Amino acid sequence: MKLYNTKSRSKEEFIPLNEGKLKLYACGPTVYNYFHIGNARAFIFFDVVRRYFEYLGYEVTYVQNITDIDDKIIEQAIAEEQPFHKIAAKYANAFLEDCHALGIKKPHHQPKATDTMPQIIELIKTLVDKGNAYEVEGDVYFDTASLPEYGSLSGKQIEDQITGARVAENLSKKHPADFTLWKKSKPGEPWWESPWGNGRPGWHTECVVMSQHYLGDSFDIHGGGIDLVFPHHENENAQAIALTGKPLARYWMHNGFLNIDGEKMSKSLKNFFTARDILQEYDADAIRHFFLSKHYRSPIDFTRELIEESHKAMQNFYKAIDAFDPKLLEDIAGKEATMDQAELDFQDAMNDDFNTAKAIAILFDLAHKSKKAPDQIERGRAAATLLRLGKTLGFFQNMQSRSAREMPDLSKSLIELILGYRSDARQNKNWVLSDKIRDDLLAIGIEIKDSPAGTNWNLRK
RNA sequence: GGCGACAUAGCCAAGUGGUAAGGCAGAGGUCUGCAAAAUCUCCAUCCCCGGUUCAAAUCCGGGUGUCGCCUCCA
Repeated sequence: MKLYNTKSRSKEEFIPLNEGKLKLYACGPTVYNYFHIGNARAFIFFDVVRRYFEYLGYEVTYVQNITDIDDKIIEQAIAEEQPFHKIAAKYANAFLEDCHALGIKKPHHQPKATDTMPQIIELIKTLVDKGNAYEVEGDVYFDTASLPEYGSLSGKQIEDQITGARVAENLSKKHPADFTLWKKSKPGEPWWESPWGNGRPGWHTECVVMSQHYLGDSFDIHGGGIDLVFPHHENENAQAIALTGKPLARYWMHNGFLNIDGEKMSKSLKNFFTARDILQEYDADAIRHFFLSKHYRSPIDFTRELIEESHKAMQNFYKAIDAFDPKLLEDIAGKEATMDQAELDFQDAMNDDFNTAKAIAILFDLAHKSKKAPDQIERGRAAATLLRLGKTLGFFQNMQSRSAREMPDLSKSLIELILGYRSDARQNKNWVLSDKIRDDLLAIGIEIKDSPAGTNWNLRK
């Protein structure tokens, strides 16, 4: 298993801290709005990381934070004229719903920042005591100069970035790179009591506390979007090193950005889509296929055409699997003693820093084989393998609901009845009527396929 | 100013030294009352220039172009 580690900027062999176990932390949302399609990429990708390690037999502990206190939440609370905690709760629930709709498996722990306030304050206190942080009139800053390793994750030289960078002037900081650990509350803002007066945590602190609480001082993989490398993860790591002398995580994985029609997504460009919006139009499999068809570290361009292509591509998988009885496939999958070559190839692809694009190509080979192999056993095996491997990418979670054979019996009987009438019409060469029946059924989502052996039908989309 | 990524067929996209996976679209054949579906077949020499090598999309140097981070951001 090779992973690209942002810290070393190279692929490294993955060696877990404890054999057979994976401790994984990926940054979750700040709940001030519905999350957007770019966030979805990160959530889906780390869901695949988790699923694949589980497939490999690892005992995975996956933790994802929900940051529910922050400047943006306060702004949104003012905009919606609601208390901040109601806004946070609203969007935290929406986050959980949308993740579920995207087929993202629930992390083992999803702690909230406001539930860990005592630990956050404790962490800041320790940093102050150790001389890595200082207070200025109710604000507490991390002293970046106190830590020689500062900048080692993102590869930044502190001095370099000051010239020409858009660093806001803040005269109370000792150094422009110093960041806020605790922020004094202004009148009307939410606050918690602390040794430095009433205030709230700065960004970066909550992730350190929550990740270490569930995973230990230093864990295996820390993930998030590429934009989090600096400052967020650099600052998290700085706190961890100052606290324990050890880096927060051994491997840092970052997914690339999503652009809309070649441009960065932003509200001002009016090319901002929430995952919720996109889920209205496309199914989760299509969205997932779209993301996984490109390597996770590359930037990806979002267009509707591409999602539609992905949807069509996924249809091939469904057709391949639908050709077999689900119970038969489960039987085959359960009895499988030896892995076939396709599965080994799939693992090779995934073991090479999650080459999901290549892995998907192998699924297509399996779909092909499920139709073309010389004997029925071979074909069934290919379909069963396709189903099983596809699931490690999070595909096929909605199979049942869209499969014709899962419909209530009455609906099925009615369709068979109608098809019987159409068959009569065709016998009488009443093409006008038979075509009308076909078109009308299609209009309500039932697609007909005539074949010499009879008429088949299935649900479309 | 500092740091980084990318450039492969109409579109998307794998491929890090041995003569280009896969998907979508397209073309043609079979099948069909028609259509859809199914099925078979076809469709690139890898941004430019130079270098290393028996051999490069793949390594090195130089261009050109696109994008991102350094401020909240997945």
